[in-house]
Formats: sequence, structure tokens, C-alpha cells
Amino acid sequence: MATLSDVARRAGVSPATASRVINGSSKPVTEDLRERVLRAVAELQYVPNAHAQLLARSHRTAVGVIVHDVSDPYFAEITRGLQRVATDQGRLLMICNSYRDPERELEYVELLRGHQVAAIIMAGSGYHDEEFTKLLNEKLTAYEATGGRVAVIGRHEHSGDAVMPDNRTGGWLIGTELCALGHSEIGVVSGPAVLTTTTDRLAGLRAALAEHGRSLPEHRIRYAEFDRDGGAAATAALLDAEPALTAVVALNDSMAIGALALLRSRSVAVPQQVSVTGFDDMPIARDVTPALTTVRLPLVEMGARAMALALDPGAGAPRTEVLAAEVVRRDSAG
Amino acid sequence: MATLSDVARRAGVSPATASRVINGSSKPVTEDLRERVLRAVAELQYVPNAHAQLLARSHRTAVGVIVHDVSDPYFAEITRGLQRVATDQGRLLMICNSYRDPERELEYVELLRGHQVAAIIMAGSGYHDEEFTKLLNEKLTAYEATGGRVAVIGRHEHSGDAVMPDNRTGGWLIGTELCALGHSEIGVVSGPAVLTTTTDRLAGLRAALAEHGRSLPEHRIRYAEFDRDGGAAATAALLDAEPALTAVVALNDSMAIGALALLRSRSVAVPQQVSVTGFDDMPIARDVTPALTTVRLPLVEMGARAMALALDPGAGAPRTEVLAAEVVRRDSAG
DNA sequence: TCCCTGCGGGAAAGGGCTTTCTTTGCGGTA
DNA sequence: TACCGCAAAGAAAGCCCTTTCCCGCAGGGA
Repeated sequence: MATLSDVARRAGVSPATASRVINGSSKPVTEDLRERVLRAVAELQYVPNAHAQLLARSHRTAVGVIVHDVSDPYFAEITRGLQRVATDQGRLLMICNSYRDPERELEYVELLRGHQVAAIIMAGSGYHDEEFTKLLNEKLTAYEATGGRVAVIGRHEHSGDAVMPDNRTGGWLIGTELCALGHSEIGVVSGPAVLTTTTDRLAGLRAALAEHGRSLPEHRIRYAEFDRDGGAAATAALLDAEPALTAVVALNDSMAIGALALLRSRSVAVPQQVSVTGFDDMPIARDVTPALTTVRLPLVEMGARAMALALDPGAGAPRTEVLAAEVVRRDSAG
Repeated sequence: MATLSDVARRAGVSPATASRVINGSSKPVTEDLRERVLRAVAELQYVPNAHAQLLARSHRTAVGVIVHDVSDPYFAEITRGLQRVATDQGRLLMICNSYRDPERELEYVELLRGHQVAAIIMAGSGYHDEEFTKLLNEKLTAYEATGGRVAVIGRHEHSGDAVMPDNRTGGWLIGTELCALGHSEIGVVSGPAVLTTTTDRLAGLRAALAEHGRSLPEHRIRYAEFDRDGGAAATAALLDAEPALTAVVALNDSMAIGALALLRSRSVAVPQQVSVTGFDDMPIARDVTPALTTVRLPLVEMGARAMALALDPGAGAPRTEVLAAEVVRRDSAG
């Protein structure tokens, strides 16, 4: 592996000069030397050692992102927004998948801190777990104490800059929608109960039903993983136990797609026999059949805003931006 | 930001000892000192500077991955396979999205090389572009010359270890399938013509049609981006120009989903009036309506194999593993 | 008593780069 | 001719860690 001094030696200059040429330093270098350096670089196929560079200039420039799983469309969209703003500002992103493992989230905070990132952005739900929340907050605070910036998307525990999708109102909206459509026997296909996203959405839904004089007993809720197969399994269990249901509220679109698949396999007509709704409005929601009635969250914008917050030091007071949810009416609820 | 010497000073030991404790070195350290060091680490919230570590131990351990877009399910699946093997071997992955921009691919090769990765894996299609191919090969070869390992997924230009999905046979299979179903008026919704994936799949398809005495004239092929919207647009153009078609072959599943959406919007019944097929068998293919008849590629396995090749030095001769495609019959073709 | 061995700890040499500070050499003024 | 000032190049001091090499000391055998 060729080093900078190899280049310098070959060009007959000092490493300092070579460095200046390669990095386009503001310090002027005569055309002759500049050319010799560039030739040496090409001949040796020299590529600077990124670690050495990053060590030498104590320039924090990259930004770390912790999500549950980038290949999940929900986070893919958020990441797109993050990416856009980051690229505009010439910043590199380090993306880490926690796969919803709190332990791994803690590890990644340390990893990113060790990599000297300028900011850490945590996307995804918080956990109902005091122990973990305390630990995470400690680590984030320690990071901030050394000049790092933190922004979170949709978790309320950390007291700092935050972008919050309005999950509660979203739940309320979809509940209101179903009541307006005349449903009273409503079941819920829910994500894990430890996630704050889940409980927020449930709380909104519950409030809407209460306003219409309906209740949501615990036995009409099934908890499972926040993915397609979880949705299918929860729907199956729910229908077996509660055959009278006329509507199934899935707490995200992936689960809703699982619900649709299960209902199709049992030849239950949607929405004629049972209505199904989702949450998030991922791109695929319009392509399943029937097209999914769901709650839209401005995912890309959430990402963009979070990155903007993270990169702008701010005045000191923590900022919170709440982004509104809205119902998207398609064909799966009637 | 606390440094190792801060820790050492606070614990009253030398940096060497502190380092040994923190990294669990094989060299023994008395219980007393070990404890003092650990206490200092906790008190100072010390996190080692990753760049300094990576520089000091000239240990290449991370692996770089260049894909078109991880949030595209095709690459998401491949990445899952890569990830699995990498994790098993305790390796970190650096994932880079080229967004199908050749320029960016070249940049990322340099970036990864600069980051001292142990191996680079390139997934996704090659380009029909001699200039670019030559440049890329030069960069990869230079990287290999310094001890780096390279494995590619599905591109034939680089002479090294490779995992190859059998795109040509896949195209042949789907063509044969449609002929068997009695179709003779077949149109193609294709990805960009510069991608080798596209031309391989087309070639197989063409061969199958030829075997059944049918041809595939150029005006029955529409080229567009390899995504949903590209698929919808190409299908619209194709149907307008060739109203007699009874089958549309999309060259990947995303495009097929776009085709389905467009046909639905025009109230064309699938498969009664027009059959549609996809390619790749992404997870969502079974959840659209009608469920997609497509060609399955073992995406996760492709990733796993590629990582295995990359991490195993091999005997010297380049290895190529071809992974077979198979038809998955669902409801969109009849 | 002396020497050797072995173990725990520290000093110091990198690892490859950036950047400040210093030096050198030149043209121009008094 | 002597001196000043400036521009361009080089020397060297870090950046923060790991790891080799060396040293001192205690214990055991001769």
C-alpha cells in the first residue's frame, strides 16, 4: 500500500507539499511541483489512508444514523430524507441497523462516538424499558458533552432536538374513520407492546373509539412483530378468537399486508366482510389489492428535518417538530 | 473528548497498561490495576478513538459493499445474505449505495480502499460501457495488488471471484413458460439497456421465443428505469403502440408491479386479458394482486456465497459460482 | 549467597497523515 | 551593497492508539 511519503519521495518533494497538492490546500504550490506530485499519485495508484486523515484532522464530518432496519420501507423512506440533506451539506452517512435490539443500539452509539461522527440520529420507536432508556440517555448525554449533536425521530425519552410523527393523532384519525364507516367491532393487529410507537397509536385509537361510545378491550388486540408475517399471525389469532369483527386495524402497513394475505387465504372478502387499515403509507400500500386505506406519515420529510436539526447547533433550548398524520382513503376499508 | 492517556493518568498507570486492560490483551494485568483502569474508563465515559485504533493495528477487518440501493428489495435480500456471513465471522460491513451511477461506483471503490477494508463486494448489474469497465477494473486490480479481496455478484467483466445469477436461463424459462401457456404476442418492459442484467435476461427470453418459432422485434421492447414507475410508464407506452399484446414480461418485479398498477388503472384484467410476469421473486411478489408469476433468484444465498468467496483467499484461480433461476407460478400469467 | 527465570509494568517506536512553524531564496528598495 | 519582505518549500510536532522491547523485581534452585 503506497503511502504519502512514497508519493513525496517519487515526486522529489516533502510530504507536506504532497499533502497540500492532494488536498487542494489553500497554500500555493508551484505548477511544476504540483504536476510532479499528481503524476506520482497516478503512477502509484495512491489512495490516502482514511483513518490517518481522520485522525490527523480532528474534523468531525460524518453523521451516524441508527435505525431498526434500512431495508424496511418505513426506514428506507426516512433514510432517503436524511441522505438528501446530508448530501447537500457534503456529509457522509454511517447507517447502522439495530434490528430492534436495544443492546445493539447502545453498542452503536459507542461505535459511532468512537468514529468521531459530528452527530447521531436515532430513528424508530422508543422502548418502554426504564433501565434501557436511562442507559441510552446517559450515553447520548456523554456524547453531547464532548460536542456531539443528537437528534431523534419519534422517541420521547431523550430531552433534545426531536422530530415527532403524530402517532397518537394518527391512531385517532383512523379510529374516527372506521367509526364513521359504521364499524363497531374493531380488532387491532399491533406491533410489540414495548415500543412507544405502538402504545401511542393505540392510545389515539382508543380515544377515538371512546368518543363514539365504543371500547377497545385487551382481548381484541394481538401483539406481534412489526412485519408481514407478524401481521398475518396476529390476524389469524384475532379472527379465531373474535369471529364477529368487521374491521382490523393494523398498526403499520407491513402488518396490514400480512393481514390482507391471511384474509385472502381464508377467502374473506376485503372490505365487504372485513375492513383492513394500515399505518405509515409506505409506497407499496397503493399496489396491494385492495389498495390500503392507511395513515400517511411524511417519512421523507421527517428524515430531512431531523438531519437539519442535527446539523444546526441551535440556540440551546431543545427543539421539537411535530409532523402531522393524515388519513389516506383507498379501497381496503368500507 | 477523553483520551487513553487521560484514563491512564487517572488510574495511575501507563497508557500501555490501560490499553491492555481495555482491549482484553493476552498479557496479564494484576487485578488491582485492571480495576483502577476500568473505574477510570467509567468515570471519564471513555470511548476509544476508532480511527486511531484502526491506524495503530493495521488490521484490515471491515468489508465494503457497493450496491445500487439497499432499500430496493432486490439488494436488501442480497445484503441480508452478506450480512449473515459477515456477522458470523465478526466482520463489520460498510454499505454504499451507488444509485446506479457508475461515477459513484468508482468513487466508492476508492473510498473503501482508503478505509482499509479487507474486501470489496460489488453487487448489481454491470454496464455496457467499455470506458467505465476498464476504469473500474483498473481500480479493483490496484486494490487487489495491495492485498485486498474482491468478489462481484452478477457482473462478468471483472476477472475474479464471482457469484452469477443465471439471468439468461431465467429469461429462457419465463419465455418458455409463456409459450407453453399459448402466448405469441409478447411485449417486454425492460430495464435500462446499458445494464448487463437487462441484456442477459432479454437474450434468454429471445432464445426461448425463437425455439417456438416466435421473434421479439425491438418495437415490442420498452426500456425504462428498473423501478415501479419505470414499469408503469413502459407498460403504458407498450400497450399504446402494440394493442394486440397478450403478455407483458417485466424484467424485474418492481417493474411488474408498476405494470399491474397501470393495467388496473386501465381496467385491463390480469391475466384474463393480459398476462404479466416479473423477475427476482422479491418478497412482495406474493402480496400483490394477482400474485406475481416470476422467476426466482436465490438472493440471500447469492449474498452469502459472495461474502464467503470474498473472505476465503482461495487457491489463486478465479472462482465463479452460478446460481440457478426457477419459475414461480402464481396468478398473474395464464 | 548467587544466579537464573519469569512475570508484571513501562518506555518508546511506530501507523500515515495534517498543519504550524521555520527556513530558504529571491526581487526590490534605500 | 546591504537590507527588508515576501512567497514557496521543508522540518517537525502532533492526532490517539497498539505493541514490541526492555527493565526491575521476586521467587526458586544450586
